[in-house]
Amino acid sequence: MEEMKEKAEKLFEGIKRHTELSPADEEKIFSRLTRKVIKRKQFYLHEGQIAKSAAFVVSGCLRSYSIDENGFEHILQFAPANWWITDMYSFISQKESYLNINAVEDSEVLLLTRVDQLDLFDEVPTLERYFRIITENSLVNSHRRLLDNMSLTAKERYGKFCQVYPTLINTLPQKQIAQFLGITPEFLSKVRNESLRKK
Amino acid sequence: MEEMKEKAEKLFEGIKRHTELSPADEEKIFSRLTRKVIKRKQFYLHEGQIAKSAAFVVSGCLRSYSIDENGFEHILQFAPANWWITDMYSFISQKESYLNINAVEDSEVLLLTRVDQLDLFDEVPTLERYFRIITENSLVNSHRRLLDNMSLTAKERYGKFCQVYPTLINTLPQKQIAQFLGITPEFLSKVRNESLRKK
DNA sequence: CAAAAAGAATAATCTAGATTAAGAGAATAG
DNA sequence: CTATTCTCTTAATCTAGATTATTCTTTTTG
Repeated sequence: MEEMKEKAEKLFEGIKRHTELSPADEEKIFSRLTRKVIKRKQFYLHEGQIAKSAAFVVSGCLRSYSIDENGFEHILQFAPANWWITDMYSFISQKESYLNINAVEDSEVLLLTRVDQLDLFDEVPTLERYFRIITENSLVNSHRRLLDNMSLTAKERYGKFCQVYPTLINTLPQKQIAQFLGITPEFLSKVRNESLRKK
Repeated sequence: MEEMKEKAEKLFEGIKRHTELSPADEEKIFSRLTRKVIKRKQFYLHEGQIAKSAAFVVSGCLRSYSIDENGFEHILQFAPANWWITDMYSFISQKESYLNINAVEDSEVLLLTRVDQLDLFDEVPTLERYFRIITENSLVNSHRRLLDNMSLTAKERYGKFCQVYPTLINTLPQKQIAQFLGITPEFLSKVRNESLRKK
């Protein structure tokens, strides 16, 4: 499987951007990864299931979202290439997830189970460091988004989204951008219209 | 300083709830901690400063919040006894913070600088594990709060707050609870009133 | 302990964003 | 290639929560 090694290379590069990693370490990690193809709209995780693994996106894009009691979807995260995605709550507790995760476009992922991840943390301490660092970064992002949601108007949040995810703007249906921003698609349409007229 | 050792004991207990820690490890960590008293309303961190350290709350309660361009405060976190608090963004990047942190009541904290923390991660790998785990948990909390803010009404969020932080309800000024929930104090007053009448 | 400052309640009015509805384009399946 | 199902827009109406203002109560502080 030379092909798969190539794909894991993207992950190793990411790790080495934060900490060191020997070829032997790479081998140990590689042996625990599983490749999976997830076609557009196919599910990686359904609410109520247990998130046995986390997914590293090699290509494509996944999204995680919850469905509230009125049936509305709220998007927690988009994961384009080179990002990890899972239901963190379910992944660390191995209890029933409250998130759904599916593919926004045809995607390819590398899976690492929680069990294997914990084993690897003992075998390759530098991997625990990597996950410690990316979790710290995720926390900073999550905090910023919380404060943005509390302090900015819908229009301002849309402006920020355009700056932060310029790639996603054109590939993603607007409905999903609205569900990420916490507004209705109708209102997003209005906001975009107003922004256009001003230019 | 026997007194201080007693206080660090609370921290060590917390660590041991997640991973093991030898007496030698405890000694190494202990030697890096600094004790600090922060009186009610006194600041631990001002927006624009660099968060050199993170604070473990021994007693009392701190809060972190941002101030938006209209001068409104938005509370990100309350840290009662046995919690850590810092501006995570500033702490990990050592760049200017965008949060303020001050004491809600007279408090006592143990400080650990980022430099010492990183040193300790090499000396005491089990400490890195501890921080990896509590950061994972914080991320889960932050995600849940994000989704709650998107899917629940103000009244529902207040109800959840009462369940999750029953202690804080009676000690905290309502203004601050409102700033945490992302609503105005006036509206919180209305919500509470309606809840009472129903009972 | 009095004066000043901060916190809380109530009510009237206002607005960002939701809801509902309806039509026009795209995309997808069959 | 056509029917059906999504996606997007526009517009009218509605509402959760904001804003402003007033009064009352509780803390702080000198």
